[in-house]
This record gives sequence, C-alpha cells and structure tokens, in this order.
Amino acid sequence: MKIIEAPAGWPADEATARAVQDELRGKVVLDEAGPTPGNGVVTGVDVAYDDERDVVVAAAVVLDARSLDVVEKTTAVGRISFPYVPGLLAFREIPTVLAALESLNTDPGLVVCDGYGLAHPRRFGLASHLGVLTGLPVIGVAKNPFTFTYEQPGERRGSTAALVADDSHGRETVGRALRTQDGVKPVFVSVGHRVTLDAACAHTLHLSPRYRLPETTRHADALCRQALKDISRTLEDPSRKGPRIQ
DNA sequence: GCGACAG
DNA sequence: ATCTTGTCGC
Repeated sequence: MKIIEAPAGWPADEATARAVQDELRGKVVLDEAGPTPGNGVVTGVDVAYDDERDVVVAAAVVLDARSLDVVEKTTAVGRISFPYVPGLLAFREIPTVLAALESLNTDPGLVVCDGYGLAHPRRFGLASHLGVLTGLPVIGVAKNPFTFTYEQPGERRGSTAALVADDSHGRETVGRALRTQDGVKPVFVSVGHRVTLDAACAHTLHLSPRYRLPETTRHADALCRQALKDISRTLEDPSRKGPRIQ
C-alpha cells in the first residue's frame, strides 16, 4: 500500500499557503457553463482522517449522471499534509484526493467535492483549488455555512438564497444555500472551476433526488470511511491481512 | 484584543 | 472531521 506524501514545495505554514491561494486564484475559469446536468458522468470525492496515525484516506466515486449508478470507485491513502485551519482546508487533503482521481480509469467529468470554491475568504477554496490543479470542472457542496451571510431559503426542495460575502474582496454573491429536500437544512453550493453557479445548483439538485446530500458525496463518504477503518486496523496489526467484518 | 470559521 | 446511545419517526 503506497502512502501519498505531500509533494516537494508543499506549503508548511499558513502564510505560505495563503500566498499560494492568492497566486492560483487568477487561474480559476468562471466563464464556462460546464457539463449539462444528467449527461455523462459525475465524480464525488471525499476524505476521512485518522489524526492519531496521521493518515488521510480519499475516495473518488464515478456515477452515471442519468441513473446515478456507480461506474467506478477508487481510494488513496496519504499522510496528513497540513493542519486543519479554516480557509486552508485544501492543503490538508488535496495531495491524496489528486492521487485518488488520477487512479481512475474513467474520465471524472464534473467533480463534486465537500466544502467551498469561490465562497471563501480569498475566493479560492478546495473546489477551486482542485479545479485549477486538475483542469476539471469542479463544484463545492458544503454541509455547513462558512464566512458569508444568507437568508433562510424557502422550505421546499429547490428553494435557494444567495450566499453573500462582504470582505476584503468586496461585497458579492459567492454561492447559494440550496434546499435539496422539503424541510431539511439547506446545503451550500459554490462554483469551483469551469462551471456556472446556476449549473452547479442544477447538478446538486439532480444528484439529490432522495436525500439532503448529493449521491456523489454520499458514496464517496461511505467509501473513504470504510477504507479508513480497514487501513487503520492494518496499521495497528500488520499481521492481519484482509478487512474483518465489523 | 475577541469572536467566527468548510472538513 | 471525529468522539458516541438512545431515540423519534416513516
């Protein structure tokens, strides 16, 4: 089992990481509509951590965009490459997420990740960072609010409300709170790279026919969590081979 | 200085 | 993110 390490030159402190974001922000492409919802494939990525063993597991799950059936899934194991700092999440998980995406045999199509893209203090969250590094269209679907204000969207599925940032970059709409099911807490959608906000919301809704979270993140979440359990067990007892039940 | 803050 | 039992509801 190969363990992904942070590449040479990976930021080691917060100031350097922020400088990297300021540098790469200019490479984000915002004038492309992106893939059409319901066509081709869409890939969900997510990670699970074992801080005790300094390990992060990333999962990438490719779904048929029409049927939402799983087409392919992969995982990658890495060393945690940065501490958790709000606004610098990408530096913690990107090396391992990239490894998982690169090990796919299928073209990922649109990538859906947990967290934010433009809705970020420097307008360069995980979804944008992943997009710039891979060149793929990426959107961010977060479960919790971050640094912006918003009104509560209507109670029905499909209702939205603007996420408004008011900071050093000015006052602007950076995403949308989107109700994916009647009466449930909204998810927070933002553009990552090469996708429009309208398209990002349309994809999110299409990917959430039954539950609050998109099927992409549900699959990716379940996969990386299971993989982390298996790997953590192996690391603590190398004599044991395959995964054990429970 | 204080509070808030994706995963 | 992760730690964790029961519990309310369809």
